Amino acid sequence: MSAWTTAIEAKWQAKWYAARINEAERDERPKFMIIFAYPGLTGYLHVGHMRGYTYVDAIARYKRMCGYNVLFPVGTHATGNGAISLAKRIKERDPKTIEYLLANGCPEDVIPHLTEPMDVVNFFNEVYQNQYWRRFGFLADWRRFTSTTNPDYGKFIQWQFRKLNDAGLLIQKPYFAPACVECGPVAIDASETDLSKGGSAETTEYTLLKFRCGDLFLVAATLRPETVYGQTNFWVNPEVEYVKVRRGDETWVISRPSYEKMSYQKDGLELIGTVKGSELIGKEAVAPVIHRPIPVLPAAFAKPDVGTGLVTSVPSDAPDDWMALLLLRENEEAMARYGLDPEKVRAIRPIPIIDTKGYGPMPAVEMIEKMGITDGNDPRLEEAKKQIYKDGFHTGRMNETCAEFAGLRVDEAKELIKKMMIDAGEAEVFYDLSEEVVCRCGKPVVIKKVPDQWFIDYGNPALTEATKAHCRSMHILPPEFYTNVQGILDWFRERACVRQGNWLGTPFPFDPKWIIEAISDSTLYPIYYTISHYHNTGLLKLEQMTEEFFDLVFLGEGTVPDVAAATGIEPGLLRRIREDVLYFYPLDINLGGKEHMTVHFPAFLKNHVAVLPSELWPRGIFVNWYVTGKLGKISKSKGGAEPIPDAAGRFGVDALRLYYAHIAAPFADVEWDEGNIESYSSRMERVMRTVEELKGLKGKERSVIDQWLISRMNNRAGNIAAAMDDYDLRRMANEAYFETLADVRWYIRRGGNNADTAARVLSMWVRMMAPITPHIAEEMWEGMGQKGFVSIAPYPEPMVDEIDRPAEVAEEYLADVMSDINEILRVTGISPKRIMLYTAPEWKREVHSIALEMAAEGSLTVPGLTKAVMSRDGLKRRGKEAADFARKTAEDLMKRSEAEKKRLSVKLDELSYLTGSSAFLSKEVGAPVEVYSADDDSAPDPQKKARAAGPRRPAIYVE
RNA sequence: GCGGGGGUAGUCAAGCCGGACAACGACGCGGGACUUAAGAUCCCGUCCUUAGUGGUUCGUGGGUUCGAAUCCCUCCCCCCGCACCA
Repeated sequence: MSAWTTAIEAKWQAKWYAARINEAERDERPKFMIIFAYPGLTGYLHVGHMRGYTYVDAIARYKRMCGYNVLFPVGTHATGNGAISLAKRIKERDPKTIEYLLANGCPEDVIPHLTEPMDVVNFFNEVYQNQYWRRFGFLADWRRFTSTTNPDYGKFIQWQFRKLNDAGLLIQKPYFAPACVECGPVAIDASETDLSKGGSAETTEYTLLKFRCGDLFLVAATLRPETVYGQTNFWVNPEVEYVKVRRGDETWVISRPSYEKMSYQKDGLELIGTVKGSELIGKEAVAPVIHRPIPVLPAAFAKPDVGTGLVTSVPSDAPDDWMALLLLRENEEAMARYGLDPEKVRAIRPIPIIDTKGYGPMPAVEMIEKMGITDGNDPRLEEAKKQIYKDGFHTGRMNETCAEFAGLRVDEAKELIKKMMIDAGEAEVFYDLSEEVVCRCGKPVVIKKVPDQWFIDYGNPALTEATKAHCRSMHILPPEFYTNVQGILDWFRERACVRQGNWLGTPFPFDPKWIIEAISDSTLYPIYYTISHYHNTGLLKLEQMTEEFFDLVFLGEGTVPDVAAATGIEPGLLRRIREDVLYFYPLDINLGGKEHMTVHFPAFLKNHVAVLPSELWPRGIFVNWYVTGKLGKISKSKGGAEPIPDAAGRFGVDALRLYYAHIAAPFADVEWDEGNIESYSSRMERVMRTVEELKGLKGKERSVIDQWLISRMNNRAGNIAAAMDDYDLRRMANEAYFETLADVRWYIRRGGNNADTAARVLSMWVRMMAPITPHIAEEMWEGMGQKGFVSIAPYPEPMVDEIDRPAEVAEEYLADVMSDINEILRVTGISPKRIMLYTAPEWKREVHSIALEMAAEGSLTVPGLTKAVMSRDGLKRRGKEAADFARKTAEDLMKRSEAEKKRLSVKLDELSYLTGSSAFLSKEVGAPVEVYSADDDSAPDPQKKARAAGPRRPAIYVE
């Protein structure tokens, strides 16, 4: 199988591309443009990535067969440091990296040539196109391929940023970002591409509180600025040597590590001396906001590398503070050592500041008592702190102690109090990382101030509203995302759009020391595909891609003669490009993985709305979920990490494509399991065998079953068309590979043998399959003697007048009867010698049809039906028997759905249908089947079973 | 914390704008046909019970309804995103 599939895959791909059916040129047909969000070039991809890409090709193929002029371009996203870091590791001959490359099929002799970032980019651009996308038979327009580090792409991005600037959406302000002290900006993310340690660290924002103490300022760092009204004392670690730092006119006391970190965030800090913690103890410091002197007391829990190493004490709400106070009170020796007055220490009382549901006025005091904590090193202190903070922050309100903030919710008060203190010069902000982060180079990563960072102002209210309004008219899948995108667009704020440091990408047009970062240069790009081939094929030169050129072709601004004169581009070419843009744009579908929901898609949407006229705004988004490994991420040890070309060779591309399309809804993760692909592979074999059987049918005679199959095929076509309105490939695959196969098998089993029927069905069936399993479909199409590619044949449309409801109902009826016979045989264990069927007597059918009529007009009730039945002489004669049957019929029918009632209303001559099918039934059950009417008094009926016969439910007697 | 998704029979997985549901389908398992045999293939079955009937099911506990896997509420348990990372 696999050798054969590999051969036909190569054969048809070569033919398609030679015939250029994958290339899109403007013509008279309606257009359809679809992309997948291009992948970041970070190395080899795995079989999971092919899921979304395959959806795109299958949808594109379907639309093409439906008569659309389909534009399906592809590209790659090389911006960032993925290629840089990979090249670096290859240069260093990092063993893991080399092993990874070899395992993915990288030729050994190529590796030495992958030591420069752009070599890596160029190499993987080839890998993605040839080993993944062409290997899967994608009908993408390869001429339009682009990559974000290409110079022409850069021209486009620079133009985009000029337009953003024109729209007033570029702003500049200070920003605090993680950076290696050596290498510059780094990204802190779990995959640790830039890091050797600390990928899960978070940036925390401390509020620095300044306490005047003589001519010094003791500077405490807090995460809870709203608690300043509850301050009772100040904590200093007596064992630590703090530093004195000049900050403007002030002299600050902070820990040495915090000074080092702070020096990356605040300008002009100057180290001017040191001071021992123990020297400060016993002094008083004036607390901010409350402006009261509070005593400076010793505490071992103040760590120099957390915050500033100095802590303000709020014992009412901070368990650490209350615990330390309790311990100090008892510690006569320490108080004596630091010359503290025990009376004064013991006089310190927590000050209630927050009313929290479920707590008294002093949660920390309460919590420590309740948990019975008596030791300052008890790990439960941390737990208590978290719990109190969580409850206080979300359910608490500031009490009357808190001046103008009294009554506010804690989460509101926090921001307000912080702002008030900063405005009053009593506080500043300081950022730190929640855990140690180390750069790949081995140096520490700190939060560094970037004074002149550029942002895209996605928070712009007019932009947000316009985008939200437009989204309501878009086709966004899944429906949950259609709803959620509204909230995401609100939440999507200003975003840093450039960075410095070791980074591939396009220089920022207004200041080339900056490089446009990865999210920001991948938002408007689908429109670039409408023109990229003009540069790729040499018709458009790099230097001709000027601002006026883009203004003209994308925005319709300026005139052709002016732009032609300014750029030297042929006026005819300019017009052609402009018309291409207007023809292919807007984008009909942008498909991307679920990771894009809160980052790429909102940026994609807002950039379109910001830069382009409304008629070019996108029409659809499709979000797909992942293929995962057994335990979360796909991995080599757990399976699934096998290279894409290897999987294609082993299972066959079409089996994989069918797997992606059918294994689950696109909006759920699936677990990679080779057994699944094997079963799709054998499904394809069954389909092909059945196709062969159909081709072998030579009969001329038409029977009910022919009508039935044609009717079914048209139903299938209708179902697929309906499914594909929502791009539901799974339903399409279900119809084409499961339902249709079952229908055809039933046809053959029923003795269907008509060459015309077979030919018609085959033609429809193979076309139905072409979008998902195109190679095998082409092979079958050719085998049927068809001319041309099935890939560009018209997709089957349902012919309504060929749908034969009675024929389908009759077959369902027959199948029901068979299943009843089988049930009886199974339950009784009888090996039948003969089987008798008795169809319902005339009078029961009459009752049934009266009931159906009443049901149709909504008047069916048990007494109603009984009355109607009794009003007919012929039925009334039967007395109780008729009344009982009427009751049963009415009860049964009332439980049925509308659709079911309709089905029962379809006329069916049971007796003749069963009689006509008795040979088939006999063959199936392995015993002669005789069919009688219950009205036939001469029929043999040893056990009087005929009495049980009902409409659509013949009585059965097995001998 | 904020925001989002999900829990369906042995496994995977449809259904989820209420009604054809004991619940599509696949895999697994059991039986039969075919075959010298195995495999493949084709049929039948696979919650309990049963001459084709009936009963109990869709994380938990309630509720709405003539009727709920599908709608509402409680609780329990999993998963994902949160920004310079594509």
